[in-house]
Amino acid sequence: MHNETIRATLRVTKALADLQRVRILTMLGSGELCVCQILEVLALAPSTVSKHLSILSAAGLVDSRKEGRWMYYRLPAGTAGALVRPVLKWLGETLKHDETIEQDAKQLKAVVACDAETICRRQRRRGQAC
Amino acid sequence: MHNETIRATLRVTKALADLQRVRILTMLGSGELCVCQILEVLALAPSTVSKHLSILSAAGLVDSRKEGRWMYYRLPAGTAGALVRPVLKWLGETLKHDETIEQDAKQLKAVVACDAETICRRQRRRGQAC
DNA sequence: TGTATGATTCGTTATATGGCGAACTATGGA
DNA sequence: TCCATAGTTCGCCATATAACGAATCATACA
Repeated sequence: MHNETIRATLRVTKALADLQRVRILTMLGSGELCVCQILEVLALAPSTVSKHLSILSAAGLVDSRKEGRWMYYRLPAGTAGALVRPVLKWLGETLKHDETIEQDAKQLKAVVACDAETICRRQRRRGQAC
Repeated sequence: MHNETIRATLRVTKALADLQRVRILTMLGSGELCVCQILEVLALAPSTVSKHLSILSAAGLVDSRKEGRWMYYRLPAGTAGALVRPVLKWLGETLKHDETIEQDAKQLKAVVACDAETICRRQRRRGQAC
């Protein structure tokens, strides 16, 4: 196919051009996450988050793996991520001290901790603390 | 104002999420350009190009200077461009061998050469060669 | 002065995108 | 086998965005 390079590049830049997707990427900076964990922090509809993840995936900005009923997403490692690594690095550096990002990190920490055996989850609906 | 960091970052990523603006940035990689030169290569309406340039400018991805009737745009130098330099570098590296980008570079070369005293310009409308 | 030119701003239109809920798929456990 | 759960896909709607032409602004030159 023609012009694959610029098409691929624009898939990346378009994927980065959204607040929620940037939040997801920076969250993944601290390690692999399950969709439900991302969901908790973003507080969006599952379908919305799933769409964002598919866009990030198509751009090569995340890798995924299925384990039972759960889907885990992570930043791409090795040669697979070589193309986008510089951009992800820049993003991480740039947003290191951002307020929203810091708050996400804080909340994510709580979610990951509580989720030790993935017990809480949807039931938290109104129950709040896990 | 709150959350200026992520707002600024998204201005950058959104600015990069468009083919024409990416083309402009890579063209500027070879040096300062007049709007009319960019116009020649992109082959879009002047108002459209102007809008793209204002978006790039608001994102801090280009600097500009006025000289008589002409506006010159360039990639930001020094500390002003420090924030976005890594991204611009990545973009340049990534697209170095892209077909569209190479074709732009070729055409730009011709435009810059012909434009020695900015003679051609709009008159080329149908006249083709300058 | 007035006029031509380079560029921007404004208003409009068509398309792209983000969000949601409903329906569907796949997996694990009762 | 049936049901609950985790995600995804689909269809819809509201908003954002890219493109254009017309009008405007600013500068050089007659």
